[in-house]
Amino acid sequence: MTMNLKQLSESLGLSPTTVSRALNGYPEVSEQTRLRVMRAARDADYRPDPRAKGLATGRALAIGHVLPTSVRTEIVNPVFADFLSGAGDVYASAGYDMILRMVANTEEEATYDALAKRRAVDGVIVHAPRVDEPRIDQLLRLGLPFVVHGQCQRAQEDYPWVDTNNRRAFEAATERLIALGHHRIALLNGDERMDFARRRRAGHLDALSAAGLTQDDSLLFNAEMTEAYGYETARSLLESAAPPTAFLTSALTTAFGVRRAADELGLRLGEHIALITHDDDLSYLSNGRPGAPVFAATRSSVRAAGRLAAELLMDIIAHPGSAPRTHMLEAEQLDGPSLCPGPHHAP
Amino acid sequence: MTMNLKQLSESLGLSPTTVSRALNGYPEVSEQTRLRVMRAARDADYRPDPRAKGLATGRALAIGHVLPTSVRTEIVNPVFADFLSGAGDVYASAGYDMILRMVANTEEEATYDALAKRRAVDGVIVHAPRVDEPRIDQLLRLGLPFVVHGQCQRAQEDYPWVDTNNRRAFEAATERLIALGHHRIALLNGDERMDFARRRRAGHLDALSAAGLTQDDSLLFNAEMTEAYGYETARSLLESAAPPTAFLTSALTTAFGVRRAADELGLRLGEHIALITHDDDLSYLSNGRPGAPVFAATRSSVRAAGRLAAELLMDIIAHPGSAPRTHMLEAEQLDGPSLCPGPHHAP
DNA sequence: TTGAAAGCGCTAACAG
DNA sequence: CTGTTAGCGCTTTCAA
Repeated sequence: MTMNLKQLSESLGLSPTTVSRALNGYPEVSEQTRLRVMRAARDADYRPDPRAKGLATGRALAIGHVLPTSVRTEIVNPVFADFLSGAGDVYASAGYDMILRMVANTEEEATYDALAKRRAVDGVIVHAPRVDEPRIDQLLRLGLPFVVHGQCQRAQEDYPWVDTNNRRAFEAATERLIALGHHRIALLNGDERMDFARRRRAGHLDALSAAGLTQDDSLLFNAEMTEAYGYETARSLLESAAPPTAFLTSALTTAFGVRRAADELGLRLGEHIALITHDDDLSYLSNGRPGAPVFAATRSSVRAAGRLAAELLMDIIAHPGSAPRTHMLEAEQLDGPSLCPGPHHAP
Repeated sequence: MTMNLKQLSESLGLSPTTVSRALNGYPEVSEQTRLRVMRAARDADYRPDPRAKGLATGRALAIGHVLPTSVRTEIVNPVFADFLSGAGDVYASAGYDMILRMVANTEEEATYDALAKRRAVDGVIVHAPRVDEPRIDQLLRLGLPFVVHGQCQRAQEDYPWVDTNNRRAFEAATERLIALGHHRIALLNGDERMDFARRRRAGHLDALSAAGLTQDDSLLFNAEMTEAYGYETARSLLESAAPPTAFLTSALTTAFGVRRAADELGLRLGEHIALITHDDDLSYLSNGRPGAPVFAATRSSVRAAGRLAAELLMDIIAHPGSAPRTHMLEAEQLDGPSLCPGPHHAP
């Protein structure tokens, strides 16, 4: 039904080899022949069979993303989705496919083994690294090219990664809250088994001590970023004897929970409570007042991270053996609506 | 590096042919031989090369999901993510890969052509069908097996689809609001170029006329489901001369917007305003009161839809030519917290 | 019940 | 610069 290389070459009176070389940009083909071949290929709408190509070359022309059940909730995370979206664009323009595998937690290791063994993919992106991330050693051992979205606790030069500067973003956010007069700031952090959450906490604490503020451990929380987490934590804090005047958190859902708690207690955001989030649609949280900028990993910057990671991976695949490169992206400073004119009437 | 069929067969003293047959369940292999082969394959951790298999059989062992830029925001939609998650499980256990392609709008048609021509996938899932969905005719013409997630305006028996009963869900939700005493209900619908939004509107209007209520066109809205859409619409409605006593909408983000508008006007949900949503984490919206159930396409039911669609597709691939089958899923009726004790003090 | 041989569509030595 | 020859790893006639 569809034209193959042999038929194309016959129609041109050339050998399949020559046509293949012309199409793949080999230098030993005369410019005239190449042009003739390219034209014919375009006219016939010829498309090489990726399987045959893969069989012959050993390459898969595909990048894998493995999602074990434990981080399956990640898939509904807009950060994850935007990252994929950015990476997908790069794959598409490089002629690679993106393959997603949903696996049980117990099968994750075997999946990487299988992907590497059968060369089902040319490389993988590792998502949601934990503090001590075993997949990195596995992938290094397998020799399967990879890029990690996020860092973990090991020498930074050991492996390629792309990350947002979480430490700095939370440090800067805390500095801003302090500058606005807040002394008691609650941190509603993510699950601290994840490395990014550790870094965020570190940034927050750094800013506190730099300002000479004592850190109150009873204001530090970490859990999966649900709405209920934000609501319950904020509610109980706000009703306690020594409530915070500001909340620092990252996910929109959790921020919503904080907002709901404040609403129910008759507090208005921007009057009694301040929020800083790394999400970008800040209008959700404000009372529409103009004011202080917030720091954000916006949707577009997350897409950029996805693009960067994909490009880095393509590069690793094209030039194997080179020293691991890394990319640290600084969170954008957004001039969103004010979330915090400062602590008035702290209850 | 990794064992192939030839090596495996040599180690068994058999021909590749026999080993292939044994592994693929051909009946003409003696049970004894089959057992021996299976054991050896398991011991050696033999895995057939999917590319070679694909080349030889013409099958790809992969299912495609094409995401044109126009529905790229879909990817951050939890419904989309949960659907993929459910489908991915089925693919995995059937030995299929899931391929995601991000393409420009102008390339969508060509992408399906290419996928079909080169048999890069054995089938595709069509997402976010529009009212008049051109992809269906294209895919029928190409002979590429597919399942649509959602319906469109054409004979239901013409093509295979899996959908949630949006019409009935919104009809039931409206019935409930009416039973609670609401007469003026605002519908904040999705983009009505999408078929599901049309069906939701129809269900809503059916319930209104069945109750003998006059429909007020000024209470019918449709747009992309953003928070700002919910906020601005609700805000202006609530400040108008004849405000609604209830809002009916579907996406959490839009519902949040409605909530924010109500908050800013000093209205409390559950006292003056009712919301029904098809999202499942209803605690977001309530004031924590017990009460009326709401109708919902929960995250788990969306995953079930994904599974169903994938199974249907595998079935179509296995038995080509059979009449298109369809699945209508009823939205679950959840006993969530009350969103609407009824219309008091409507301003 | 098993095996030999041909081929899926492409690339990659090796010649010329 | 171009063509010939072998495969890549698997399935599938066709014979035995």
